[in-house]
Amino acid sequence: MSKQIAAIPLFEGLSQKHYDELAGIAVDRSYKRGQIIFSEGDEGIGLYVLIAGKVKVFKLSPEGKEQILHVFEEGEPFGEASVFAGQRFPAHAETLEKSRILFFPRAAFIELIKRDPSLALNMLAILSRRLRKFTLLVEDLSLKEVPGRLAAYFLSVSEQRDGSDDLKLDIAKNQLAGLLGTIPETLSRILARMVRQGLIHVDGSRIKIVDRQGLEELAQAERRL
Amino acid sequence: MSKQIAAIPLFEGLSQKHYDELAGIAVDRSYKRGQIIFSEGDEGIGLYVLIAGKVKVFKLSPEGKEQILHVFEEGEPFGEASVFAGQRFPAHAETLEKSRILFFPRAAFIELIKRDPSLALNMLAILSRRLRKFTLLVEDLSLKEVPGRLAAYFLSVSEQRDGSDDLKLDIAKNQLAGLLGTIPETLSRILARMVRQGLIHVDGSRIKIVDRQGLEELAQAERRL
DNA sequence: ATCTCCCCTTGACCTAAGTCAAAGCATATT
DNA sequence: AATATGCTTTGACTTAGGTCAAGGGGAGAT
Repeated sequence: MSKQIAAIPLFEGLSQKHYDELAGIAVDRSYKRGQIIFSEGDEGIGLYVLIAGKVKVFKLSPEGKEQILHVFEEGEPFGEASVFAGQRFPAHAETLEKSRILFFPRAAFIELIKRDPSLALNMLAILSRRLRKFTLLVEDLSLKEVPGRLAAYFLSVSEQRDGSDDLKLDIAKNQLAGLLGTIPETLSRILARMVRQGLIHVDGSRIKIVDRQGLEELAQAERRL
Repeated sequence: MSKQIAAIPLFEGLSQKHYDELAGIAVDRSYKRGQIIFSEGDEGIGLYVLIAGKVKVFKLSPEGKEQILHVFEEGEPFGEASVFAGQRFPAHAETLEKSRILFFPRAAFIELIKRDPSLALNMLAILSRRLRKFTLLVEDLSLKEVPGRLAAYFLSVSEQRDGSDDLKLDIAKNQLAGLLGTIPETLSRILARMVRQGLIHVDGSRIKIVDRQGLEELAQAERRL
């Protein structure tokens, strides 16, 4: 297991001794698609690291509308906040596909941080980046309309793929709606509109960026579609 | 200056030696109301701690609409994220009133964290709590309507004041609008509506909670006002 | 091959909340 | 005291996007 652990960015730069320690305290769990990992309000008893698969962390309104806060991919830790603040989970976590997850109990993990400053700094960097992502999400929700959010999403996915114009959505469109703070119907309409305007081309979950500059303008300001 | 430093929660539990070191690297700055501390896109060269006054951190849309991410009060650190993630500031910071701020340059601060695990853990706890706050903000923006956000705001202020029903807003209403992701006109209308419904009583910046349960229902779900 | 369960799309409708404009207040400054 | 500047409220109007309802397709299961 210590091999998987060494591959996790959070643990980069640690000594072999610490890898072994981590391997000693880690609990290895497997989940199939659609399983709940934790729910809002649960006690935060440790840190999770996703080894394989995909996990969404989300809020639910009483009416059932879902706002996804983050979709985690391989190698990413989650549930950290409640480890350090000693609070309950502020959101739900559920697998989007078959996943494998390592769980590190709180106390042992904190001990390790106390002893290894590079682990502390890694953790600080990760939390900082996450904070920054949330900042962007808040900006999107508050200052952009749905087309702008969608355009921004496409551009950011494209960037992750080294600027390719051919994108494959790795989450279903109804999940994407939840990530953008809207509902599937609206997303569907806006996709159709973007196609009509010649901004993108859509074929199922394949998206092709046709007019990158148009998308950029849309993502940037409140320009009308 | 080491006296002020000892009073900062972030530095709780440090040794006298570390207080002195911090005092050694800190830069003491004074600002009057309305001054920019940093702008979005600036290089994050250090950590700020607010000693006195009030600072808002906010995003601006191209049209000039403002979304406040956080209003910082005495003793709170800000601008930390860019210290650890080595990124630019994702938002603007401006004083809401005359303020005094200590600035800790990045490198020296990181050195100190490496040497003192309790500082690292304090920092982790603060970032975690901030992350949690952002989670609530996202939830509000995405899953609640403005009346619900406002009700939630009143309840949270009341909680901070040990559950008192008599609140004094410590920010102007137009700022509050920015914090709730809306505009002053809308806020004004909703306040009037809440008064009409007998939920609260308003006198300038004094708010009196009349029907706490009504506010709680409003804050909770999407109930109609 | 057909069934079935989702996922996705489209249409008609409605409402929360933003825009624009104007006027009333309050606080601080000279 | 007078003036200016920024905060707050109200009114009339517009619109993004949510709700409800009804179909259409694709992938795995039997």
